[in-house]
Amino acid sequence: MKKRILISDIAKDLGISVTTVSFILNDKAKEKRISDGLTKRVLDHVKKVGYKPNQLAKSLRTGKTKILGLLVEDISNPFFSNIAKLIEGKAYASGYHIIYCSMDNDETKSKELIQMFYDRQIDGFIITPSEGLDETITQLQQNNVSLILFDRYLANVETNYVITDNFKGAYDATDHLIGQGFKRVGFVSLYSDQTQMRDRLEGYMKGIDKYKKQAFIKKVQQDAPEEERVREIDEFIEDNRLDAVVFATNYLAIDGLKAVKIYQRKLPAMVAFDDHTLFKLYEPSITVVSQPIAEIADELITALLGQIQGKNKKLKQVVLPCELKVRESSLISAN
Amino acid sequence: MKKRILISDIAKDLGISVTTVSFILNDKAKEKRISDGLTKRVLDHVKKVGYKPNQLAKSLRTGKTKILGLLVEDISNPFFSNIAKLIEGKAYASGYHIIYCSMDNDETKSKELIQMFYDRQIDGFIITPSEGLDETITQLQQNNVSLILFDRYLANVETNYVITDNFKGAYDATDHLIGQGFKRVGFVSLYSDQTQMRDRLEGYMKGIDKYKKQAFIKKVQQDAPEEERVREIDEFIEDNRLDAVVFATNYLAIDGLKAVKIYQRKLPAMVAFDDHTLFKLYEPSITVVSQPIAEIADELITALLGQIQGKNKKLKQVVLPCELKVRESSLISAN
DNA sequence: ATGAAAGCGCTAACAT
DNA sequence: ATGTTAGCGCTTTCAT
Repeated sequence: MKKRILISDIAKDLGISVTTVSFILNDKAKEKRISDGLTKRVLDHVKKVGYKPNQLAKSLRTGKTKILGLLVEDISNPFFSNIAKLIEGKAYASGYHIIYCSMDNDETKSKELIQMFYDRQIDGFIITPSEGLDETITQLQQNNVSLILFDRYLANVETNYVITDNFKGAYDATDHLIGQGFKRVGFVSLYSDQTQMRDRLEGYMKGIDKYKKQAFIKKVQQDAPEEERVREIDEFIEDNRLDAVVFATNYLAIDGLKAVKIYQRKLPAMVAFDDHTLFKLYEPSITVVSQPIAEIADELITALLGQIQGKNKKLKQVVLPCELKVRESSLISAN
Repeated sequence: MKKRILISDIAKDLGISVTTVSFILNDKAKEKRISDGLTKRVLDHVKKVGYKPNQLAKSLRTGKTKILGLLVEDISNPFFSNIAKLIEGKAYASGYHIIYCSMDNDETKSKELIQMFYDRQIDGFIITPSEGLDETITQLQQNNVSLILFDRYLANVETNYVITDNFKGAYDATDHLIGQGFKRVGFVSLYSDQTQMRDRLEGYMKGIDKYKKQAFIKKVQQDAPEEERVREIDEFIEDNRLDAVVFATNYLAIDGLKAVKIYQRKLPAMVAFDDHTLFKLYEPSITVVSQPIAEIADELITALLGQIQGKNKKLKQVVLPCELKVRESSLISAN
């Protein structure tokens, strides 16, 4: 970490021009037919003196920053922080850095953040879009920005995305519960038109319809105070005498568990979406529809880097399977 | 998001020089005694055409990137992801972006990551240092890099840091347990010489000594397979017939709960360090020593930005209080 | 096969 | 009070 060495220092040390050094450093030695001997000498010297090109200068010149933007709903939700950690690792391995933020499903904040990241000239975006972003995302695409969505997508904009089969996940959960013999199976979701929420609701409906059961659907306001959300969920379960509930997200399920604790209820049978440490250790352990985090991260980075490097021209729209992890909370014997 | 506008376009549009525009844009209008009228005209025009300075060019020129590096132990640990979210918010509010990574308490990885971030010329570092980083951190300081540590510090390097009173937190936890009447109170920690671990152990010892009790101390290897850690913790509790345990981190406590589940044990009385959704909802709810996340984030950003802007010259070493949140798991009546 | 030099967009010293 | 211009460190065209 001594005084910064410049490419011109390297050139001077070796008595050659900066051009040659630059070519060699950018893997153009072969192409420019620079002798192997010289190439090796330069590379050795660069390593010896620890020369590191100034990324800023490089970026200014090339227009590439080697920075990716990760814009998630909420980095403090373990589902997203776990994915973030995986993405980060893969990005670093490819020489990319990640700048990130939480958009909190807030349209205005989301737009501002996307604009900020765009102004930073990041090389690519990984986004969990909140609603109302159709135009913003379209504009990014028109400006030839590499981007990929995940967790949800925009129904009216053709983009790359990686999602999971939310419909089947919710269907499986519902089918599993009713198949066990539960009679009154409810569904707790959000006021949200996001695709993952819509698909989960539809999956639940299909499960309900398969058995010709009545649907019980409760939506809560994501930004309502916790106390209120918890109370509403409790009322929903009690008023309808539900014996089983499918929760559309992990934090809704957590709200449900809070309701049980606060109002001292008997826990209904339940399935949550997205795994969580809590669900594994809760007594009874909570059955979940688990999304394949590692595969999601993998597909995202692979697709985005491919796009940045101009490889995959065609749309990449990946739907990964969810897995129903049956634990104790959904078994009728345990009730 | 149209074709990029340059500062020279603004100058041309208004028939003035780029210098004047640059001065005005960098709040030097007053200092350079540029007329209010012109200043306003420029600002209005800039806003109207949506001109945004190219950060790269600006950074190359000034050497400032307006990027902060957040290097935590593990972004998927809710303690860190919650702090990360708060820091992120505050940083954006001041025009800074955050790039982050998880160092996983791995010395080699930590050094590489710090070097990568340094090469990126970020304006400041926020770091939870793993062991063996004394020299690396010292070098950063010698290179006049702004930095602040948190969660732990380096005993042999004088740096800014924000930590909590781990000693008192562990002491309070131990005192609370023994004060309730528990007889055999153990402590589960890591093989680690990090300051927060050392302080927590000492706090436990002081609590034990106060009552002239025997200490039971178990350290586990952080990178051991989960199964092994869980088994060791179980053996520790069983072999020593402990009726209460203080866990030095949230994930150790989670391992403890896993042990209870897997080996079907009666839960001993317990206190965990750092709060977690699980601890609030577990049955019984788990008593924790909680660190003031919002204050930590606040102090970190304030101190770091102050340092970057050349304000606080002297060392900023903040010790925040922990809070013992007594819940059910540590009450003797509940046992 | 290698070198000279322009230029990425901005800031700020210097000139007026 | 405002303009001219060098230069931040790199890549790449053009010339040899």
